[in-house]
Amino acid sequence: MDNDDTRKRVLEAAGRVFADRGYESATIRGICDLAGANIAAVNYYFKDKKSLYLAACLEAQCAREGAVPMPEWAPGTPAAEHLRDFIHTFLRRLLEDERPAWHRQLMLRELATPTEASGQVVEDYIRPMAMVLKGILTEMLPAGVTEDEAFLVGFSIVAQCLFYHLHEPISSRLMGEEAYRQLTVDRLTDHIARFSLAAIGYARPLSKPAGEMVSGNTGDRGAATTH
Amino acid sequence: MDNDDTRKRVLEAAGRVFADRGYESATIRGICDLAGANIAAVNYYFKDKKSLYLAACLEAQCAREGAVPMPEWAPGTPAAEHLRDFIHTFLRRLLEDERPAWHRQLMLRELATPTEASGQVVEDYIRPMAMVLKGILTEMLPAGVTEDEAFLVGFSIVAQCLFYHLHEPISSRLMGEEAYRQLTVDRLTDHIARFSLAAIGYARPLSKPAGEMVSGNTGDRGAATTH
DNA sequence: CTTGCTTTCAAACAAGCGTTTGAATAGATT
DNA sequence: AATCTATTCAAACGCTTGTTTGAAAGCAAG
Repeated sequence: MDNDDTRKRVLEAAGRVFADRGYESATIRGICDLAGANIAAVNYYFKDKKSLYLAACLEAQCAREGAVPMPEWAPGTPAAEHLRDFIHTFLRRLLEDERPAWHRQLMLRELATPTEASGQVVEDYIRPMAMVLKGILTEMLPAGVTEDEAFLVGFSIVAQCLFYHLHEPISSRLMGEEAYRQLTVDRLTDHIARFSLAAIGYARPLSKPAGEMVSGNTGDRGAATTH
Repeated sequence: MDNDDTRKRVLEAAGRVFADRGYESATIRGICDLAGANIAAVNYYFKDKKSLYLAACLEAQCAREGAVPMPEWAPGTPAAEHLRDFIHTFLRRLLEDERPAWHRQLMLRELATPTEASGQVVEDYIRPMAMVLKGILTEMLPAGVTEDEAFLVGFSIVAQCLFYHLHEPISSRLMGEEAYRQLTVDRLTDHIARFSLAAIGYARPLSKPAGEMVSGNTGDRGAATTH
């Protein structure tokens, strides 16, 4: 029963500790304490501290891939809905509290302060999402828009989503912790989707009175925030 | 001549090293090596490693405050111009390469992974900016908008600016380093200002043909990106 | 029971860390 | 010149780090 169980326990503990203390501050003794294993277990099952870290990153990545999948859209669904669903999925991946919360933490820490493992995280996790978003945007933006401009629009959308994870301590302090706690994923999705759709002409701007709405330049009606 | 010169040199070196290695990874020996000072200088002029870090943060903050000041607007300038100037100023503070680049790095590192010093950074540096932005937005957004919604709009704007500093490694990898290098502060200002102004109804949406522009709900004409 | 293999464990290792010390040095004051 | 004070320096302190070791423990097969 304790066969390769310690290996798993150490890997799990390593993920947790690395996630909330960073590579440098995390100690092997702390990890093994949390895992209930001997210090030498790290050398026995993994080779190094570094190898253990890479293994934890890989584990997090694999486990996270299928957790919150991108939705499959039926042909004919309006592009604005694609964008809204993308935002919703992205926010869930970033913020939603699921069982091993350290998966998400560890990956995002890799993105904020890149180490050796970040290259793989970008290629396997980030780039696929970027491609989906790019597909959605090229469908929505007019034909004359250059690729660089499309990237900027994509960055603007992604940046809004990332903000709420990365700057939680600051923004909650600014806004007030009480109000900040009430920012659910759904509410944030509503806001970011409407803000972004309005920016590219698929929803009514935030300050525009209800009557003056102008439709987008594709076939579908510029739905506001309703899903 | 070498009077309190070593103090300055150590403080400067500390800022640099802390900025690009973080608090934990930075070593006093490394800092003093860079400063050309003895190890004991840290204990002599500052007390601790921690006190040295706080001193470096304070130094960075003070030096940065007057470096890129907020513009003073003549009464009567349209609110959209205020917002554009705010974005421009914020981007300059974040991205512009000035002499001691570590000032900016150190402060932003504090925001990404807060330590004890982050509280002061927020209060002295972030909150004033937030108040300026809030003032601009309450002027632009309709009266019915709640305070929370105004915060969300502010976050959306700030998030776009922060993105380009924090995620430079990832986004440059995604977009291609060549194209990324050509994203000047002015170009980013144009994009973010137009995106955000369109979102709140003060500029033409990105996908809307030129003719269909609708004016905002205040007195001024909804100027697009021109400054 | 003995053998062989895998896994655990306490102990120690060298290296690096932040910190302290006490003497050496320099400069100004008397 | 002598005294005092401020500053520098090499050396060491105690501690924690990652890593290694060799023995002990468990366990299946002969």
